[in-house]
Amino acid sequence: MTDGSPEPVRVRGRRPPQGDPVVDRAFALLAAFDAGHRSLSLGELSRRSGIPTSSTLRLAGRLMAWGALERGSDGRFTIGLRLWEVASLAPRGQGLKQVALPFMGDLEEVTRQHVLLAVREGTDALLVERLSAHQAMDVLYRVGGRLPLHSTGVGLILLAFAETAFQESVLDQPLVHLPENVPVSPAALRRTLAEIRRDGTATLRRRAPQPLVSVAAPIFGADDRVAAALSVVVPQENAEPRLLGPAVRTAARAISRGLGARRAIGVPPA
Amino acid sequence: MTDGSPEPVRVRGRRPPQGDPVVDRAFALLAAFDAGHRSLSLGELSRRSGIPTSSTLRLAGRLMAWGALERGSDGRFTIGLRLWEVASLAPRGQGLKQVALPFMGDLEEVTRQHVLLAVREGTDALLVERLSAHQAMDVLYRVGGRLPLHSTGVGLILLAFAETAFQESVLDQPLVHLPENVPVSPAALRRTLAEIRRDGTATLRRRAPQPLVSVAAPIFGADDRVAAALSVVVPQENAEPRLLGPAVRTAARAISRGLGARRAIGVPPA
DNA sequence: CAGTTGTTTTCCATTGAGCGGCATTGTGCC
DNA sequence: GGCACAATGCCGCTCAATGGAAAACAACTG
Repeated sequence: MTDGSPEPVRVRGRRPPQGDPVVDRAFALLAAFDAGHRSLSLGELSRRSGIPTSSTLRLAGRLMAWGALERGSDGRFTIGLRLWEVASLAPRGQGLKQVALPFMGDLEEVTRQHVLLAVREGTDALLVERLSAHQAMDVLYRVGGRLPLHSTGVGLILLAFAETAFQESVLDQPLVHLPENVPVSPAALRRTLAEIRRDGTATLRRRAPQPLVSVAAPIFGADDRVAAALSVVVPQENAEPRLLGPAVRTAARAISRGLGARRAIGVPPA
Repeated sequence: MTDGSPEPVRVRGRRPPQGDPVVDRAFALLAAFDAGHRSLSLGELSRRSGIPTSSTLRLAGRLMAWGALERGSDGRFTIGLRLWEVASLAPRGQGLKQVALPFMGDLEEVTRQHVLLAVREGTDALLVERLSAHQAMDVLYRVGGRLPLHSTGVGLILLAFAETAFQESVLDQPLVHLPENVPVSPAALRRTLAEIRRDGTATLRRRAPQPLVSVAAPIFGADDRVAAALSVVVPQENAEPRLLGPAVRTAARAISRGLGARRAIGVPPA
């Protein structure tokens, strides 16, 4: 590649004309990790974050000194436990989980299947906790993983009770159900959401990978707005939505009360 | 307080002669949060991190843009869910928990009390997960919280199987049992640790706040070194260490196998 | 409602901390 | 040994980060 373009002179030591702020870069390093890449070599880290190797090394060193990253004997980086420690103080993460867990346990004992707790983060639902009975069917999602809003029980709850402007922005985009890859009709979804708001429960049936029913209900926070969604996921055959709905709603209310909600659970909107 | 010292001239706009690197400051902001301070105002954040208000605001802004911090309608900062999301990728946190949870569940069902999973972080044990049966006695520690190495079951395991140099550094310090505040004899602790290494189980009795017994066992990682400790905590009266020991060790072995340990659990050190 | 006090936000002149290309060293692999 | 690639060490040049001052805002008080 013979240089034909007016390449900016790369003097040794010349500061790059444009570089993201240090803090952003540091967090870009953290963001380079995901479920499929829980450990990265220096080179991988550099490539995935788009930061030159030498800078990556320097920054990663800082992060290691603090404990945000750890480095194994093989030289590979992983997310550090110290980061996990402070992150466990996130009110919408561990804080929520702490309040919800006992009630989720009750629900698990009754249904003997999966119990999910999720909150909205950006345009996804984020799975905060999952309880799965031993004899439960195959697990679906990972704690800390993201779920689509429009094709999961918890997601539908979070979407139905989100601000109108946000709902519209979601409805404006082309949506498909996964994994069947069936397109979602905006009009149908709109009706579904209205229905969910009306009776405070979302029921979602799904055929693949196996026939299942998810029944979800909203959890209200201290500000009386929807803070999270609770759901049970059971195989289609032994589903009894008539029983599951009230059970999930009851547990969700108990959690709401634990979070300090008042108006929202006391007086249902007329 | 009239200024008597030769104060360095503080010219407006003068860059401070000494300031920690940006990255360290950013993480100092995160470190300002703890179990008793899950939400902080700008002023509190500034005071607790030792960073001037204006710099705190600027940095906090960056952290918020990324999602490491969130700010409520009341203007108070909290740890953000995005941070929790990446932190959930920590192999020694969520990763370990994921493998251990089913086996911990078995143990809980048998003992009907508390089951603890902890790893070593610095000079403390860090509680990665806790399962507590409904009828279990009062809870002790918080997930994400720290436990002393020398006066908890899991702590003793982690200490007994740590590198010798680290053990010595701990033994060199004056130690007391909490909450009784009884000093620990280094010689006695040394004997205890040797015993723990010999039979692969730690048994700790404690009188306050209520009589309880903790039985702990080591969990080995893929590198065949002790990666974590597992324990059950039961009230003194219905304690049957003869049964608990094998149960905990069995579960710990199962988890070790799940983590990829070979030598350590296959051939016990002669 | 003006006065007081405390907190949050904006503004900006200054400078050292962060920058990345390059050179060197380390580590397999054939 | 020879090659390819990953990791680390080095260094002079800048502009991003800096914190005090001041303004804006909020909450009480008499």
